Amino acid sequence: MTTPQQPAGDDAGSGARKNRLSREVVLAAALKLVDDEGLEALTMRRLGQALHRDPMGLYRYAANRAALLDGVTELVLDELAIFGDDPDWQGQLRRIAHDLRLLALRHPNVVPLLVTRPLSTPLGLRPLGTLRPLEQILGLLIDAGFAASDALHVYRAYYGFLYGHILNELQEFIVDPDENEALLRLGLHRLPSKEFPRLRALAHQLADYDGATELDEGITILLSGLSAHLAAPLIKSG
Amino acid sequence: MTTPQQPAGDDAGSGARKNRLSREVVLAAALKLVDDEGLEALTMRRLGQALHRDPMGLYRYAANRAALLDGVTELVLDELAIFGDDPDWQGQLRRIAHDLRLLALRHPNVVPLLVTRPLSTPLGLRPLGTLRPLEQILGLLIDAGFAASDALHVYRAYYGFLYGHILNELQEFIVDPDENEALLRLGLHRLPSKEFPRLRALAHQLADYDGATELDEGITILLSGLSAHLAAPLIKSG
DNA sequence: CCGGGAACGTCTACATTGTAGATATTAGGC
DNA sequence: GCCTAATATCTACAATGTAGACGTTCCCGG
Repeated sequence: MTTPQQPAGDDAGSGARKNRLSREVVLAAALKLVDDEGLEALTMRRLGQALHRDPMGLYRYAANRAALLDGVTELVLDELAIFGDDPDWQGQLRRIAHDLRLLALRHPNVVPLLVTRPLSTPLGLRPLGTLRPLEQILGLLIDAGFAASDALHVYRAYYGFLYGHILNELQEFIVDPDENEALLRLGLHRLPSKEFPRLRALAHQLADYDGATELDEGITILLSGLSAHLAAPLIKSG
Repeated sequence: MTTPQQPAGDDAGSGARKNRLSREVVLAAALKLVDDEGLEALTMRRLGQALHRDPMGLYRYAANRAALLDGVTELVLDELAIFGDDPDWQGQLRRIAHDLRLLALRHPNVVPLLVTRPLSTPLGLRPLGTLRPLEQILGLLIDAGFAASDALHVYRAYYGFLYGHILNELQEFIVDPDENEALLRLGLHRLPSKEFPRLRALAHQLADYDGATELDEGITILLSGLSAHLAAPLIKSG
């Protein structure tokens, strides 16, 4: 076997000199960097250093930094599994919502990319991994009996709410739940009480935010509303 | 001549030489720069040049570039008027939604800031202008009879959906509506038809997206769902 | 009128970034 | 062995944010 792949040792520690590089390896390293140290830590030089390679060599696997960012978002979105053939479309949508939420909590630093990267590329030209969820959910809905254009509307409302919720939750997310309330109170205390009476009064409720149930209730509302307004197939159980 | 800079004569070319600078002026110039040329055009040097000032002088009005970005988002959000004393809370929420949508369309390049900047600052420490809508909408809901904590839930669902919709719409937004369909078709044509049959079939519907009614219907669904689930005061007319 | 202090403005300098382009190194075919 | 093409690395450059030193202007109490 003279293939260039040499699984002598993974890049644990400082060894791992010269394994063959690949796009996947590069993107995985980039994602790790972002997860560990934030978006602005992802520079060509830092990434090259993490891979024990010359920074310039990375341009073979991503045309430029923007393409690298796109690659990272695609990689993260690939973690989301969608089963397009589930007849229980409501249950499926609910599960996907929770999965996406967990994914966002696993990679909070990537969320800005998730929501803003698509803004700079017209829909048809996005990385395929980004479009796959759209296609699969459309399939889910159409198979469930929605007209194609209605499926599009449902998808928009659904994903719109989903992304909005994720942004909301990450805004209120603070790492240490003990420190959370203290920090919040501290921060809120700064607000002039004349101008922000209700916000200050809500400090406690703000402190114990439960994203999962908040999301779930939102989805419930949305689904019931959709069913009513779109004359959808009301498959509730079997 | 003794001093190279003489304020006596107006600068040849672009006027407006030496008016006193202020935070508002700086932020307004920054916003204009972002609106005209995009986010990455907003550098200290470019901004200084737009104001005919030394870039370093700007640090008097914004501690650093991040603070400047925060200032821009605050400035944009200030364009949103909320009347906290309207008894028709549903109508008010609907109007705000449309206003925010129009605001986003007026400043598409600022939207990434709108949705990501709060992620880097804990709630209590944000610029006050950013928190004002929250406070006012809470007031609106509480005055309408919601319990404080329910008001918070409603706010979250509402703003979540709203931000999600804006992101959705801006993604599909292409400047020239004639070019729109062409570009879309072109882009979609690139997609492998085996993998993306429904997306490709929906090209036409994607092309004539109507954000306003899409948003309006979403709000309707949300409000009806909320009313049902939260035992809200069902003030429909007067 | 002045003269001193504070606010404001400008210049230079430096570390870091993305990336073009030249150069070195390696692999495979004869 | 050598020749060509791919691949890896180095050097270089323009642009960025921003610290720190230096000038200039303004105001206010004497």
